[in-house]
Amino acid sequence: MEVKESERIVIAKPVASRPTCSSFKSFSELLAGAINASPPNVCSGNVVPAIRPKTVRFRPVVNRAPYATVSSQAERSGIGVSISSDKVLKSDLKPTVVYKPRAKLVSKTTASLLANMGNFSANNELALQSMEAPAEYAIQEKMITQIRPDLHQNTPSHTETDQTSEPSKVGSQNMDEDPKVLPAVVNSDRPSYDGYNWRKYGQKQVKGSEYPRSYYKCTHPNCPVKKKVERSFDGQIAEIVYKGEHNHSKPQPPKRNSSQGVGFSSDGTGQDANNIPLWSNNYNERNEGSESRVENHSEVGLSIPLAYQGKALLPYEHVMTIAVNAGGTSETSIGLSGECEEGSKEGADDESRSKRRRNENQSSEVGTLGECIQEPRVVVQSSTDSDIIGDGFRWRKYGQKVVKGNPYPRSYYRCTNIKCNVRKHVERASDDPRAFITTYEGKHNHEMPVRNTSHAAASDPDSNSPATKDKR
DNA sequence: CTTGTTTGACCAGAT
DNA sequence: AATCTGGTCAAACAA
Repeated sequence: MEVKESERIVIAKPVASRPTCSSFKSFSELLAGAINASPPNVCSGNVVPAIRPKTVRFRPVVNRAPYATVSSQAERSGIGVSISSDKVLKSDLKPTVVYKPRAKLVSKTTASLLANMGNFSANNELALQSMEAPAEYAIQEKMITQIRPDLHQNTPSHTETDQTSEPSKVGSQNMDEDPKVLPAVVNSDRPSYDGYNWRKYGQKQVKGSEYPRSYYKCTHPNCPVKKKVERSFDGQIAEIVYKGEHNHSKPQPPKRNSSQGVGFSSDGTGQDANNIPLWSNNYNERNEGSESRVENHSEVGLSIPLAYQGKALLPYEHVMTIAVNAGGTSETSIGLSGECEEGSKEGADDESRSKRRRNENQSSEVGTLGECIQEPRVVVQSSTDSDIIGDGFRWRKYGQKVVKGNPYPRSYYRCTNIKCNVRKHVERASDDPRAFITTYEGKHNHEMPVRNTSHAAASDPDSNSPATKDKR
């Protein structure tokens, strides 16, 4: 293709610019590192709020509309506005993008090898893998989930190639630790962990998109639902768009968790079994139909990663969304999800499938979803919320109210920092009480408090508030 | 043999 | 009308 030089430059492949942890390295290097067993997590751990990936998807539009959508619940105040400059830049760039390098896929075998090589990035994976979750925040018809590779930062491990190879393995690790997590996925192997089974029927490099887009159809007979998934180099899902409505219920997950019932914490959630990744599930259900779209700008710096580091977190992985404050100091965030995969291997499915799928996670959309909403940020957490979401700031509850449309009361919190006017409200998703939706208003004008552990939580009577959670 | 992925080709709508 | 682009098909493959 011909790309003009100038353009290229502009475009600057995002990849390069990824914000990374200090130790950003080349793919090969990373790989090597992985092999050595050094998980890059660290980076994530550091998570600096500041991380703002420059790389971004150049998606048109993404801006506001989508967000809005997402945040529908939240009233938007003027908040978030603080879109980071980055975004702006990005948007500017988009148009220019002409050249999309297309990574060549590596054969599966190769991929697998890589994957095996050390589980590299297993850790990362965690972070990375999120599930796709279609979130349905609003009831909007479309939701797109966008995940930014950046978040993962390093996980270069998967490059596009990943598509094929992917992390499956990685995921497995997690799984090992917490099978529950997987639950959500039930079919984890499948492209999506949204609880449904999907069959890939096409893949294409779409113009304007940095990543190849994969097309999936719900395998349920007569089900018209389709979804498009775009993955980043890292193999993370950059965007997921659902279309149509499922005319059937989610396939049963073989869940192993079933017995567990609630504990989401580790188990991930029973129901979730479906998907659960937090919000995703909820969303899915609602939206299943129509298209949904959620985007995430990844610019967000996720702080979350930290959390993931600990196993404990795993359970939470579900947290998918990430909000970013725009300018806010810390952005916050959250988490990504975890993955799930394998754990359950779908009992239901054939073995064969399972086998394949394992590898294939590739497609699984598991990636993380981060969702950043500029305006009011909405963060959905999985049930465990309290722990789950640690946005790093301290909050004081100042009210609670039942809002129309949701049987669960919404709790209002204010940042305890004196000068800070940031507020947030947290409520359980009507669909899934275990999932919490947090909407932030305003931007912190101070640094994230150093965490002393506990207190935050203490301050929040409701464990609901994710805020309390910190990074771990 | 079965099931699902890969991928180039084709089709249709948009520009 | 020509071209572009996204979405889908379907043969070839892989597991």
